[in-house]
Amino acid sequence: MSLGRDYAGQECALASALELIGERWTLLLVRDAFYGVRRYSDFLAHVGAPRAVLAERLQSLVDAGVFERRPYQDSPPRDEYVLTEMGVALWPAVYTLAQWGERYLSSAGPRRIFAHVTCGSPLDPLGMCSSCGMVVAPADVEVRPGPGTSGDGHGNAVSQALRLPHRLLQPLLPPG
Amino acid sequence: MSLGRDYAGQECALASALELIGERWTLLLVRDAFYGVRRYSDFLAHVGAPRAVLAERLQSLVDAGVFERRPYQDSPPRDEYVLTEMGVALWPAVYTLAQWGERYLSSAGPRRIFAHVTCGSPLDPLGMCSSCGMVVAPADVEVRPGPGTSGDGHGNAVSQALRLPHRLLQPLLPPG
DNA sequence: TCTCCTAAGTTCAATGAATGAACCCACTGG
DNA sequence: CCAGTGGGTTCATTCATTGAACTTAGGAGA
Repeated sequence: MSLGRDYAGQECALASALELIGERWTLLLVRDAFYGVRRYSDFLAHVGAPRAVLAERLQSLVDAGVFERRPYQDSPPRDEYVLTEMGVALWPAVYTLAQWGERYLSSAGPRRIFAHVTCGSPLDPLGMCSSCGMVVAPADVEVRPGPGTSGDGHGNAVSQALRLPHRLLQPLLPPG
Repeated sequence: MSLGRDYAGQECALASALELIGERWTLLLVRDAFYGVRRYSDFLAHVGAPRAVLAERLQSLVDAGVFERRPYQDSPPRDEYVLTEMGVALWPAVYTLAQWGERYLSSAGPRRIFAHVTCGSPLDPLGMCSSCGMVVAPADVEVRPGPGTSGDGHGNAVSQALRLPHRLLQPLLPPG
């Protein structure tokens, strides 16, 4: 508490938010959760954080109510980490920040394309459907790789699964 | 480069963005810049980062093109840090993240209220004017303290000036 | 001229967090 | 019985952050 962890006396909602999700790796975990990643080993493979940091961040996010930890099989007992409503509400922040990165930091065109799944139209930089004109909930968004994808990222199975077009929040792997 | 600074091989716009503005204190500097803070000593007084970190972060942001450093007086020579177009484009990300913090982490009501300056209506959680229905540029947004403001924050002049209603991006102090 | 003041930094020892490799443990399929 | 898998923990090393002290450069007042 005393050093490096909080933004004391800021009286600011942004500072509160950053105390929770502003630490290194944390927002990448949230991003992957939108992409359908749910298991420790999959986060480990795709995000690339050290194991100790990953465990500590997931625990913090569960404690804060951003993730829920729940069993997905009994034997052997295994848990998965799923975004809560509070976590899903981070979508506009995650999306607009990613779009800023695409716009100002990506030289080879967009790396991922987000579209409204019911009409197929791409989302605008604020996350609204460019033809419906409405805000699109993350569950109705489809991601697919864009022209900026060079194809030589991590070679593991999780990264490959993430390169296939799919809906946000849908689990990467079929249950079991 | 090797440790702790980059997110190697992520091939992701969000990771690129976080390499730039995801370090501790950085997004609070951007927030203060929207609020009209421009000078080293004012950032120091309001953000509360150590001097060395503040200098290093401002330099990084200038190098990246988020801030522009420019003189505001000749004698003695003094510079100020102002958001570029690239920096102003962070507004949706900053705003939506702050709104998420207000919604889920602020118990005593909103700490700051944002309104469309031309019609007086408050902004919705995505930054659109609730009566015009249009996206509002930060230069057309007015901030004022909300009911969640406890009043006992930092006692310095910068914090007090920031508690007065004012337009975003307008300098805190009159030039000179 | 001498001295104090302000803005904007730099330097540095101490502290705390991140890293990655190795280890651990419960369970399970062969 | 034994190797493999998922989900961690432990630990020495490296790196970043902190806060206090110091620096630099130009005014402003006496």
